[in-house]
Amino acid sequence: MSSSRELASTFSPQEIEAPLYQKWIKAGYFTADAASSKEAFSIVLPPPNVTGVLHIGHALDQTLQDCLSRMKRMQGFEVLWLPGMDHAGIATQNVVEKQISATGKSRHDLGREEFVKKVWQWKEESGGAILEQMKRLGSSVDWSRERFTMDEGMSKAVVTIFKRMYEAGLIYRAERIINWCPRCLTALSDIEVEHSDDAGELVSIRYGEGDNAIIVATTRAETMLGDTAVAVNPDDERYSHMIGKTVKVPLINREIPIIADQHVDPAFGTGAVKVTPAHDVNDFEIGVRHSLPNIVILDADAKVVNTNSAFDGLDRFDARKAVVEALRAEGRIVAEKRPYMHAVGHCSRCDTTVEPRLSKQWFVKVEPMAKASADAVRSGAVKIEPEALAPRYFEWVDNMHDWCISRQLWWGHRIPVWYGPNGEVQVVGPDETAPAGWTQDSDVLDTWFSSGQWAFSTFGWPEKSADLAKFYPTSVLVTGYDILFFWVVRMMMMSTFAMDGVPPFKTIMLHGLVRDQFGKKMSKSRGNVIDPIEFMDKYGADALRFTLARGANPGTDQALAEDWIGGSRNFATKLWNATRFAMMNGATVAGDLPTVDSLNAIDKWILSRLSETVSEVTDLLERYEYARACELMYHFAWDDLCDWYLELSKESFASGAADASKRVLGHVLDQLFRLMHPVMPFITEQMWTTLTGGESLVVAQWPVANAAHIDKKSEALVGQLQEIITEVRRFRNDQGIKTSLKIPGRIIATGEIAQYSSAVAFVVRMELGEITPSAKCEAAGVTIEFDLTGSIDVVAERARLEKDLVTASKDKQTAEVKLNNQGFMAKAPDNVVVEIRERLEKTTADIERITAALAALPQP
RNA sequence: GGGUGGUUAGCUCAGUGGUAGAGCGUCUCGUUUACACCGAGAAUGUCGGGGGUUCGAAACCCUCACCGCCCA
Repeated sequence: MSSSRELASTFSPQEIEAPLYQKWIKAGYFTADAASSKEAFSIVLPPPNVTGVLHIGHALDQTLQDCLSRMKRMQGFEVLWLPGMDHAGIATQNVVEKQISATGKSRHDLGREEFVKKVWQWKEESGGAILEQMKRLGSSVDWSRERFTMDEGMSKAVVTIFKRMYEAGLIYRAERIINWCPRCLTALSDIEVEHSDDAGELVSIRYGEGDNAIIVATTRAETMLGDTAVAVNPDDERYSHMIGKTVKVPLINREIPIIADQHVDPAFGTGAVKVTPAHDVNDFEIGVRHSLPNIVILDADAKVVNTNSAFDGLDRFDARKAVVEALRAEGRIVAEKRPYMHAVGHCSRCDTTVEPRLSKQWFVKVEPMAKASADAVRSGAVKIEPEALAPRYFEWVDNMHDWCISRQLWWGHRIPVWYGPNGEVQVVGPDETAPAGWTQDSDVLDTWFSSGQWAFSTFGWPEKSADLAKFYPTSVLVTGYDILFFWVVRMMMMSTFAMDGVPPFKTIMLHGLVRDQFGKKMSKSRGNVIDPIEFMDKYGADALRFTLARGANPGTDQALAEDWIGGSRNFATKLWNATRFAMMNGATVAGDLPTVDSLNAIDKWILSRLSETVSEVTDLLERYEYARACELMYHFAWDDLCDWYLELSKESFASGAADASKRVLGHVLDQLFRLMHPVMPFITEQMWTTLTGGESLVVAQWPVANAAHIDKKSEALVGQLQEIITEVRRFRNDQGIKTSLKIPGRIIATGEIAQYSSAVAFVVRMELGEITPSAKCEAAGVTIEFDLTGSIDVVAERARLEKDLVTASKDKQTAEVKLNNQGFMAKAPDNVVVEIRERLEKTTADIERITAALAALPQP
């Protein structure tokens, strides 16, 4: 191998990352081949919003997906990781509307066609910034297959599936109470509504007069204008005499019935509630049960209408005050509680208080598809990782409400339904045209309706494409548990419907959220948001990726702090320097690895540890245990390799006779870089190509653990060397002996350990030779004597030994207690008993040794 | 209100029956020919409280307290 290759003297991620990503793209490593004979491994990237920028959650999500993709690619799979973006209906429309409003206009001034054109224009110019940012992170996605939920193919798929679902009776139109955002002027699905406890008011109002009076409590006084009943619980004896009678609604004097309904909670307020079927979900259901009329008293802007009262034209919140004032003037306010904390729905996009509104919308009948989705998981066809999160999935799919899919927006897939002059309704498929003179439904579909098809329409569905045949179903979906309900369930439903019951992924791997260093949620208002780009600039993409992967325990949130990213950068630097040092000392991958028998114990030990690490890390990554996998790699690289192997080998490298070790070290680095490449792709690529001269780790083979390298005997031996070295270091430290000072001494060892005396002496800075000992320490059955020319710190040494004595005595005592316990002796398994016996023997010997050493110390 | 997760070192978290761990932080010492983005050594825990099961419990069961998340 050429000796001219070398690593730069300092590790600078900024210099290597971008060129390496370009190299990979140019080589086409990430482009999947549907005609390949290799087994497929596929992932679809959860499409970020076209309006989005890369936040730390994306960085985590993509790091985990990239790890899997890169590992599988190295393992010989035909890997497809498909990227793309979501058109994000409301979010995108809001962005462009804001732009337009800056010029003093509204989208209505432009008209629908012109507006949609503007949105496309915005998308081309400013949309998708996030895709460029993904490249910084190193995501090995197949850019040749990038998709957009509004592109031609996906639009065709949307219309196709709408028609099929309609014909299967799974899509219907109905007048229902839906969540309405009076600012966005559109319907929202349940999941687009966020509930929070707000400070409102609870007002008790007397309806009717004298014996016929009944008091109701409400948080929304203005809706009384639309009341069509008062309801009580049928078992509530306080009101049984009033059921069936009528009462007049104050202010508007409408005569309404008093009805009995099981739904009413006798413990809430007075036990009597006003019923406004057109403006409350529960009231609507009561209305259906009792055939009550629905009186709509709020328009799309949430202003009062149709009441023929002074309140017409008032905004809902102004109307609430005005209604309460008017009632107070009439002496009908019985009680008021302010503030009254209660749950209020808000639009997830603009935070406006959502208004339940009776309107005609399109719905998906979810029950059959939700059942199929639940069954797919219950039967084991789809696995949820970690399993502990499966109950959350079931809770949702088992209790799902029909899904409102129409949105009163302009940006999105227009509902493919046309209406005839006489109220005819027809769904127009992708290759069909509507009859002349008919008009199309003006609404668009919920964004999740199209993104729910992401797992199959991105592969070309409804065409029978080669991609679909090769890569569907996908291998695993990696996403945060926070969108389990939003997106994952919808993908499950739409896919099982469209793909003849074949679910979209074999495994759903859920990760948690990234939080700040104190475990608090990141938010702009808290000012604790971590920008991944900023930290990649500062510490490199590998450091960010390693930190995120190292924190990714299955299904749980992780805290993140700048210091920890810095720590990962330090780790990268450590690897870089170790590799430089190894190469300076001749580490190489040229030629065959020497036979194990010919190696020294230190080489045998590192090979053994390497094989163990490779097999454990591989296993952990296959089980999505990123945190534990990273922990093992970290400690193998830093502790085993850098702190012990390199230190123990320095002496033999310096002595010049280390050809076998050079080859072993080259092998260990080669394999370690392969193993770490999925998590830290850039630095490993740079170091590996420099060391081996190979083309790229992206297309290199995944490391294989070698069972023949596992060597417990060498592990035990090196363990003893470590004990000895640590003991001498403690001694030196306690004695205050300067690191730079080489002390004369000798190591009295027998057997194989004796062969490593010079390696040990090198590490602990001892000069071996014949001496007159004035101090000694003992470990692992070996005595190390020093010539300190008589001047040792007796007090410090006594303290050290006494401390050891206390530890040994305690350990001995616990062992004795166990062995004297008859229950333990009778019931504990043999191996445990043997272990405790050995502990007793060792501690007994230690106590003897330390006591002797103490006695030998000069008296103060 | 329903569901669900948690409480382990100063902080953030691993640890599903056999002598309590990691990273960061802290203290002491140190530029020894890879690395101060470093090295060596050290300190720090009645594993939330109380009961129970077991020879043995951070882990299993019961109970209480306190945090969090999802849904209503």
